[in-house]
Amino acid sequence: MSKPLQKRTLATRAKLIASAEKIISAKGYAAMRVEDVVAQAGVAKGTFFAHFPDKDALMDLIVGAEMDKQLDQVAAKAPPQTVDELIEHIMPFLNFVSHDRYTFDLIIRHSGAGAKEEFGPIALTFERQIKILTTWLATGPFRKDVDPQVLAEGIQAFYVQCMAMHFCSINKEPPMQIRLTTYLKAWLLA
Amino acid sequence: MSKPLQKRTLATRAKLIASAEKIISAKGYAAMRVEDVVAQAGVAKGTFFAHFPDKDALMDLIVGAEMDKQLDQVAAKAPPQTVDELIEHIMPFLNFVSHDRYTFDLIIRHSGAGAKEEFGPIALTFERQIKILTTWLATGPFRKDVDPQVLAEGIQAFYVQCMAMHFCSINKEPPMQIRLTTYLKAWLLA
Amino acid sequence: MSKPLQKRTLATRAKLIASAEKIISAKGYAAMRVEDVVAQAGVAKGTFFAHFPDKDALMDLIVGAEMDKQLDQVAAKAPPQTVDELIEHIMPFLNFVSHDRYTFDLIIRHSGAGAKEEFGPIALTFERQIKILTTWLATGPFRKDVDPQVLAEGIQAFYVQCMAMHFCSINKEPPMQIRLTTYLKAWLLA
Amino acid sequence: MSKPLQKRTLATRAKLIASAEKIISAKGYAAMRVEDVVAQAGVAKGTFFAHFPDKDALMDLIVGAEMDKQLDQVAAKAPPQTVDELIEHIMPFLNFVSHDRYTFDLIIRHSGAGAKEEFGPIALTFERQIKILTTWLATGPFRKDVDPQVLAEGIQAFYVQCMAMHFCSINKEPPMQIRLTTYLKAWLLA
DNA sequence: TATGAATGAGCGTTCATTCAT
DNA sequence: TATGAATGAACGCTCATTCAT
Repeated sequence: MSKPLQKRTLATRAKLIASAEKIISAKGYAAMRVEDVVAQAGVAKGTFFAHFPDKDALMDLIVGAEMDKQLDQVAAKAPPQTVDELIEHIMPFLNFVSHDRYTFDLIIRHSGAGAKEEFGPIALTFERQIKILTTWLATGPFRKDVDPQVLAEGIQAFYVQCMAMHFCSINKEPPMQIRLTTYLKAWLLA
Repeated sequence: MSKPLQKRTLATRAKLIASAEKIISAKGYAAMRVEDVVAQAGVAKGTFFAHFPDKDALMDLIVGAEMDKQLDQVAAKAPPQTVDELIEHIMPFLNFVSHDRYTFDLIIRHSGAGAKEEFGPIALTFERQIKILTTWLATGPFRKDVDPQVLAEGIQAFYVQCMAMHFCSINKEPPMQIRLTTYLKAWLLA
Repeated sequence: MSKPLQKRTLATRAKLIASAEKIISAKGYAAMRVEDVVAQAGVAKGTFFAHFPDKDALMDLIVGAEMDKQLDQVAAKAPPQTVDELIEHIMPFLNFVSHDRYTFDLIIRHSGAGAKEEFGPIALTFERQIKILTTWLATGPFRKDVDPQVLAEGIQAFYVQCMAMHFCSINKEPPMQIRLTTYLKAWLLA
Repeated sequence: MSKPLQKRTLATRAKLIASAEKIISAKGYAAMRVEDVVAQAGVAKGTFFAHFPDKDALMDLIVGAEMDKQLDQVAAKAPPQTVDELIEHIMPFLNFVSHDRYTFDLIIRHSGAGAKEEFGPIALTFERQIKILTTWLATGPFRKDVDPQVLAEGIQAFYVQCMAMHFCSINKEPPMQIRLTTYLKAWLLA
């Protein structure tokens, strides 16, 4: 099938990812530069691009993995029976997504709104979000006059909006969770 | 106030804006370069940066003005009596906002979610959008169980989401208008 | 003859000088910018250039005044009877001249090596240095086979050299005073 | 050591230097602009700064090389037997150093009095000057009561002083060579 | 696969000085 | 005298990406 990946290849790739993660945890996502990653990994710049089509692909990978970890927590919870509970369930995930302006922008760009042909790791988590939410909405005490998937997509639209406002110095109030509660009660309980 | 702006200052500023607009209408937003603007305006580069903190500030101004012009059209329409009519009313505005990836990104960045302390012209149009929609929603045959401003903000969340998906090569279908209709019927008629 | 200077003129000039000195004592010579000086003085930029042909002229004035103050101390001392004593006498002056790379460069540029037609305050202190040294050399126990003025000019050449090396990270050793002693003993006692 | 420089690197570097030299010989040192150098060399601007930390570093290199060429001529001469002969020997070198205000300033700045940590090419020629002069002074009929290296450093101090005065509109007389003769006779024959 | 020099194209900066009012 | 907007002319930088070896 795809490729019989060799040991050295995988090792280099792993080294690059590990180096990037090390730099990110030290200096934050926005400060990750290819230059530093390859220096840390002890390989040449060109090697980076032999493993990843571009820098974004690596960021997509790393951030997507982290988002997936967060979604594992979300998926493990019992289906919520109220809007408040629903929000409670997803807040840790939302907090990760919005913990940092750079990450937020990156995630939005890869959320399905990307120019890319392929669905990357982040885009896949957005599908996964929809799936999880759809299941919850289909089985829980929420409005039934609308396709649960549409409802789920709406939740996404609302929390993206809330996160965007969260980054606006003038719109910090009310806090994200309160604002989201207002929206989702109107959206899910109509 | 800040400064009693003098005639020459205003003239130079106007020349810069006019030059930028001329270049934009000839080559598009993304192709506007500071170098060309000052050449066209016949002023020194230093003058540009005496008037605008950076290139983005001028883009904000010009795009914001254009959005305002579009909103003038929107505001002039009679309050819509159906969701379809509402969407019909705002489509020209949405089409401008999403006519171009560069512009869309710019607008999102300045929509209030910017890192800037000050509300710029684009951010102001986002407030104006809410005001117009709020009026419509308050007077039209839409759900009354929710604060009209919250409804208006929800519309914004939905159309931003739709526009973002519009730029995604994989999510081009269904077209923006259809998708938006689905969302807004569920949101406004509940 | 020159000009019947008016009160306001003098006041503005004094304000500018005082502002510059304030800024210099707060941030150092190198950090003095015309912009800040006029802001501090509460006048417009153009006013500065109505009082001083250029920024350098003000620096020349201020630094020259300080050098003159130092030379007053030097001139007050009894004529030295040894090279060591001579150096001892002039060290405070040399320390001022070399306390700062910017000042040193400025002084060298105005020391008579300037492109200017007029002798400014700094250049005048160089003449004064020569005069003081010449008197000392003519009356003290120093070589008599060479015109005392030439000896004095030589001293200047040597201490400029010593100061220059003082600013060189690699030539910091031996310290200025020791190096100068070596030179001057060879120069003055031959 | 630092890097095993590759052929292409060296070729590009050589191209940049050659281009700069071409421009300098056509328009003079002061007229050398980075923009023109890279255009002439057919490389990108970024490449320039990958090879030289700044424009000054390239000037240092080129001027230093020229000074070295001049010193080759000086070193090739037979040790002088008189002060006049000594001055005769070094005049071509001094003429190069002082042929141009821009170059003179540059050389002084790099003569070892620079803020830089590293000795650049120009600073190295200053060391070489001392070596050549020291040899001459040790073997020729010059005063023996002073370390020849100290004598050599003194010569440097004197000719720098003479060159500086040469650039002073008021101190053009007597000409550099005469003035230097006065100093050096007193310095070397005591 | 790996290398790393080269690319690119424009941005923002600098700030003493000028000049029309 | 005073004003302050405008000037100028190049510098240094950015840094993900490409490509010949």
